[in-house]
Amino acid sequence: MGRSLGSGSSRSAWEAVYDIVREVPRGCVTTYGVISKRLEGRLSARAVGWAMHVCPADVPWHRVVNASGGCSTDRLPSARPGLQKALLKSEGVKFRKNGTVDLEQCLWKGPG
DNA sequence: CCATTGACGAAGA
DNA sequence: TTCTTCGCCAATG
Repeated sequence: MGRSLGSGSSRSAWEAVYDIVREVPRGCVTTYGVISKRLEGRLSARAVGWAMHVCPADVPWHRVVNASGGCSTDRLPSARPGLQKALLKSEGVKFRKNGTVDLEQCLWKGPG
């Protein structure tokens, strides 16, 4: 199906990123660094973040936070402040007093 | 081809 | 504990 991105060469490596994010269950979150490690270093955390800003609509981008559990999208002018946090809260994700996600509780450790 | 930027991460001061 | 610096990969001008 139409997965044409124009770049042609070996598709976008981000597809692997999207696949991982799509596997994150509701009420859990993951981080850019974790995704990068899942890709065996094929993409750095920075590249993962880059991929996320061009991710399709079927990707639960709100379940991806930074290593500190902070919602990086809050600093995006194109994103609504507090939107990601609201979505995560709606899914049952716990937040700490400082406003960051409780990774100890909600960080998705993968299928295994 | 070179310089800059970006939804990051870890280490050092 | 907070702020700064470097490294990382990909995209854009």
